[in-house]
Amino acid sequence: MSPTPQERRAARHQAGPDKPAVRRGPSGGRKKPITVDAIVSTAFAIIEAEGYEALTMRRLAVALETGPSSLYAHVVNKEDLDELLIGRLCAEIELPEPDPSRWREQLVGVCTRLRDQYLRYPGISRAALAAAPSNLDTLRVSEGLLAIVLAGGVEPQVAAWAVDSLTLYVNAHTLEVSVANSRLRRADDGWVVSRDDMLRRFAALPETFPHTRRYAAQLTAGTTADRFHFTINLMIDGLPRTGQAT
Amino acid sequence: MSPTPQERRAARHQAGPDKPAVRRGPSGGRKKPITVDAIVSTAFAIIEAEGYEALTMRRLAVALETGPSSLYAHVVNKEDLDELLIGRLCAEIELPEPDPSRWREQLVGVCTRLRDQYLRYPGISRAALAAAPSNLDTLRVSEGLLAIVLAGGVEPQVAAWAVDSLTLYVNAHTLEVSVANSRLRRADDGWVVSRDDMLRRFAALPETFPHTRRYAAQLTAGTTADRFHFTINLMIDGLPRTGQAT
DNA sequence: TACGGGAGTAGAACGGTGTTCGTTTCTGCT
DNA sequence: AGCAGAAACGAACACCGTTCTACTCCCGTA
Repeated sequence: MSPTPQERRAARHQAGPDKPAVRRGPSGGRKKPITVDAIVSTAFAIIEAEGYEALTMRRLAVALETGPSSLYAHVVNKEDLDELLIGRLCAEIELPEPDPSRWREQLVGVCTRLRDQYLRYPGISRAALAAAPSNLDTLRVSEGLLAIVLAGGVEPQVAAWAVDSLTLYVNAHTLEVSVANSRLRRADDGWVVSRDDMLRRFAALPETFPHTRRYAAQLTAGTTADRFHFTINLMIDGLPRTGQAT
Repeated sequence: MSPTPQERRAARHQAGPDKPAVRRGPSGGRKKPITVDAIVSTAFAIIEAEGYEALTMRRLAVALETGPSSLYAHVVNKEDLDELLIGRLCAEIELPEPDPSRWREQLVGVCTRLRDQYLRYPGISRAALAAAPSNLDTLRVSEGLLAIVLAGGVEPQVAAWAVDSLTLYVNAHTLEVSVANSRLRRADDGWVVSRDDMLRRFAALPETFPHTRRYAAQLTAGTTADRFHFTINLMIDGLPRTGQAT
């Protein structure tokens, strides 16, 4: 029996490398045979150019010069494709060797790399949030983060939960940024865009919003990167450490 | 000129109460006239019973015993409906009078109420994440949170960003829980369900995952509520305070 | 009192989505 | 050479959000 996409998907959550899948079928006539790798690559190209919203099975099929049904020989469904995407995305994250004296910056570094990868492919966080946490590639990143936090002298239980919280926040942050960017891109309505608009809007609020009016400057201050690092450091600084590291 | 849905939507981001919209048209023959309020109410009923994924314009129209097009006289589009939903959801959140001596528990309390509201309507966080932050009802909750944090003696700039981080985390957390629940509900594949399954799976990991294997117990420990309070407290405890409050 | 305009309702349809069915086409092996 | 079987594909299904257009009924005005 041949490896159906279903079996391949199940295997992706287990151990063991997947065999290179010998080529068969009428692919010799094609310029480029349809493989899972080719599907994922062109999917990434579409997302990078037009955003995750533009990634449909039909659009993907057109890019591969075939019909939509041809994809389902390699991919179970779109949810499976999403999983493949975030899998490859996580696979490209390089993890440092944990250094107890530099665990904070190492942690921030990995989170930042993760964020950059997510932002490079706008909207893909949506797929990441829906993905199962048992994927081997995502698990690899979690393992790396866990190693760093543990090296920092954080109690295992706290470290385990903290890693989850951090990754969840990175996902949510990138999703919010992507959504905001896409809303900004299609400036359909007279929507809020610039910081001045935001400030003026806050200032025009009724007196039921005293603090929002008073601190409008602070509420609208900072770039998304500033807010990202603020929150990441907020969570890291809150970690109680039993160990010796700085 | 009459208030079209577009105007009503724009007004929702400004000040001033909306007029009760006198009834006209052939609605006298209907048992229940179609109003924005009725639409939102039945939408919530659908979400509560079948989840946000089941909320479609057609499904909503059927529940209201009408056609899909009839809804568009009261709602601009589905995005607008989403905004109305999270608006009402936030409107039902009661905010305490800030008490500097109890600001931590007040903060946790509001976040927990917010979480409970989100979880009551599974998947609605997806709409909340996409919603514009300038909605008056969501702004009201932010104002309340900001007041509490400021009362706790936190520097305005830190408080402003912290409120954003907290609300974003609540959204992300509830979305993750909802997704996990729905995946658990439709146990299609041999998917991970129980904690024992998770433990066994982690134990079966290759030696490339030493920490994940070693601390599988910690990684799978705790309920979602435990993890929620852990992260919320993590962020709150990280807040540097200049003031005098506890 | 008669009437016309307009708001509310609704059916049908358009373009799009993910997915499946049945068939065709080609390959590697016997 | 012939065949089993895998890959590719065109057409179709069910569903989505949304729009077009016609219709119905109320109300203010003449």
